[in-house]
Amino acid sequence: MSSEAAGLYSGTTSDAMEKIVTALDSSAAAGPGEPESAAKQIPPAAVARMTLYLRALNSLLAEGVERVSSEALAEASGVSSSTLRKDLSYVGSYGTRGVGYEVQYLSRHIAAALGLTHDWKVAIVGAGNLGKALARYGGFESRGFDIVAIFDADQMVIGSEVGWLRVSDVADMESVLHRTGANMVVLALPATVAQEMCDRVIAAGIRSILSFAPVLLQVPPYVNLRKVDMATELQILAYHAQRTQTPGQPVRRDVG
Amino acid sequence: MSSEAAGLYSGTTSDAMEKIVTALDSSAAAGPGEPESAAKQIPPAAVARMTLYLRALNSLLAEGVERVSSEALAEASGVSSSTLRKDLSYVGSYGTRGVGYEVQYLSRHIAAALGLTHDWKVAIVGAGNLGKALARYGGFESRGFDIVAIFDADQMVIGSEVGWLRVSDVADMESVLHRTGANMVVLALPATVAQEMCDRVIAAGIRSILSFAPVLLQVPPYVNLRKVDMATELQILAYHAQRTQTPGQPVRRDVG
DNA sequence: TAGATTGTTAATCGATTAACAATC
DNA sequence: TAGATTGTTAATCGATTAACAATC
Repeated sequence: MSSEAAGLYSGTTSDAMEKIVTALDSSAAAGPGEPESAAKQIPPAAVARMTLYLRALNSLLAEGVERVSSEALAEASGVSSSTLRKDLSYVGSYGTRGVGYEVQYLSRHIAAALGLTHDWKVAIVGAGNLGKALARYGGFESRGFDIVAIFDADQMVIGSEVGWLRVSDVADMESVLHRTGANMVVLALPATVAQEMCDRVIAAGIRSILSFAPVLLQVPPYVNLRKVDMATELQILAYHAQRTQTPGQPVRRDVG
Repeated sequence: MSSEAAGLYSGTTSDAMEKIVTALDSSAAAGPGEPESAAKQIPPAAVARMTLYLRALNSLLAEGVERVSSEALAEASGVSSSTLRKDLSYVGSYGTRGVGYEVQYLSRHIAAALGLTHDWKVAIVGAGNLGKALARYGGFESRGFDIVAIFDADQMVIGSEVGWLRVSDVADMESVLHRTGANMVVLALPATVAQEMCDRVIAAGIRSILSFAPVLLQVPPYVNLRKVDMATELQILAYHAQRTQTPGQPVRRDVG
């Protein structure tokens, strides 16, 4: 996260949620004096891996595969089968012992656990190179994220076409967010204006933000914020590269 | 992500490196029978945070601040002072008890630990929207990453200008990588061709790769691979959003 | 010397792995 | 029933936090 991966996630995990008790559940299994069952919370590292399982399952589905073992799915996702089974246990028991998992059935349950059963409406703030690239990126639509608006402050850019959309004036941001029903925002902005726009977006009612701005954003605890910083990724790579490559070493041509 | 927390880092950490012994160091401190000092390895989560410290320090430097305490630097980086001091202890003792850290001095030592004392030469494979956005992104140059080439397979795109560069034909990739001295590659490609290009880049001698392709890449253990997947980030965000927002709930207009 | 702050240790917390009983 | 594979437990491993001795 950070990893975080290295995750650099700084969102909220409501402790209050942990304490919600499902009174009906607790009667049978729990012995006297034992804590009662609480609303499950999936560990952050497991949530990140769920997206890998989902991607692998959807590939299998596209290939027409109907069943898969934890061993095979783990391999396709790049994790150990032990980790996979442990992760799946956080969302429920959707496999059959001695048999494996039904691909479509498991895929649906993971999607449900991640909150991907309905489409999310995403607005992009910033129509520079990155904002445009994101707006045109096909990977979002196919995974349940609809880009519903893109904003910029530059009069030369406002009104121009980006993919299926027209760039809106950031001055109208609040009304456009409201009209389009956006419930997530991607910040593709320079560091200098990121905090200001972040504040406005939150004031407009948005509670989930993905930021590409290379700056530490301050958000209230009830806002979910994730950050992606491409220069940071290269710096982390540099650290590992340094340990395996002699710093000045030029590219070696392999024979082959 | 990361930690990777949710870090999805799947690179290599050479165990052999751990065993390199600095014979001279060990005589004084280590008692008889104790293991001798080995080449330090910074934990992944700490490496990711180092980039935050570096960013914060460079901001302070720009403001003309000369000294900073662990408490203040931690706050500016969004971590606890305990974590900060622990992290810094992995790279050395660059503070003064009772006083704090000299900003420039600490910044230089962290940069050195991350392998950022020389510029890295980065080639981008794929001149689509994302590749172009990355090539024009100012954040790289300012942090010691020189973009030295950008490739595409589309004859309509080859030869066109992107930032300071001209798009090269991916057919000439090996010779251009060699000529420009590139030692890192960013893959900005569709999933379908990513593995193939990844293989070619590795065969050409590249050992450090940052991939934006939404697919699990297979690389040999001596290659450092990091992945950034923007749709994955939104999916993780969706999970947290689901826990705090009622799924279908529209944006609420706050009074203010 | 007294106050401040680092660097490090020990305790806590969480994540991963290995192993296996449950069960199809 | 025998073989296969899940779901879960316990053990290991690593990361974070709190506390404080060292020392400026």
